[in-house]
Amino acid sequence: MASTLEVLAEPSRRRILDLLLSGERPVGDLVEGSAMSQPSVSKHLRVLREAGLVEVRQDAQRRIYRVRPEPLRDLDEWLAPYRRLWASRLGALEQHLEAMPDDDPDLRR
Amino acid sequence: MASTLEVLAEPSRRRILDLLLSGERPVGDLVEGSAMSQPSVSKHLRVLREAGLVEVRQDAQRRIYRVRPEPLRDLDEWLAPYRRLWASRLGALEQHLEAMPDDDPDLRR
DNA sequence: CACGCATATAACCTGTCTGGCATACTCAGG
DNA sequence: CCTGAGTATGCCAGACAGGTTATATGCGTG
Repeated sequence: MASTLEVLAEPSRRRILDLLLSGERPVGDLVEGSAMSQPSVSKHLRVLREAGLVEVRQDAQRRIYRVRPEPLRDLDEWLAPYRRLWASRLGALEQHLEAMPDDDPDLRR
Repeated sequence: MASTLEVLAEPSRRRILDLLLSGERPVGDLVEGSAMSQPSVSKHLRVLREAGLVEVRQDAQRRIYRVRPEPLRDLDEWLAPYRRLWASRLGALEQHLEAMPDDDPDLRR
């Protein structure tokens, strides 16, 4: 099984998660919202499911998916030591004066 | 350029970042600490650099790398709405009683 | 200025991932 | 049962990422 970060690396999967953020949704909705073929969406859902990032509920022939945020907690914890870094760096900036070049504005997520 | 999450998906790169967490290091140290070939390390460093996750300083023929946590802040922000989810879910648990199966203990990061 | 050290880049190979299409499965209704 | 809606799976092709080895580059020193 893939690590949470590997699973989240896929933009389509983040898209699906973001769609589920507003509440549980059947697969059909996700297909519309993500502009991919239904099989692709199903495959991504499988990966997300195996990573514990979503869970399913069955409603007749529909499968309703919803977010399962627990794995993201681990990510949050991994982030913790770095969080300290960027906190302390605010202070360090003063010593650097303004000699630093602008941060790259093209950063994604 | 790759998104922060794509860059972090690589275990070797996380390893490098974690090594840099204890302070700036020349490439040689990273090669030792990560048990990979020097060219591989250099490649990963390039990716990390282009993603803004590390920065370099030159010291004679050595390049000293250090963490640049800013992109992780964006990741932290992306995480925010999900954080709310797992917070609210603590409350929801009460309604589920104890009927839920144990969470998969095999989750990675 | 020739050499050695530290690091970066090039070229190549291989495995893996993703998307698409076709097809199988499952469920409710008639 | 037979059918259709909704979803999952198998299989394939193309693209890409990571490792390795060989080689180039930059810097200080004798």
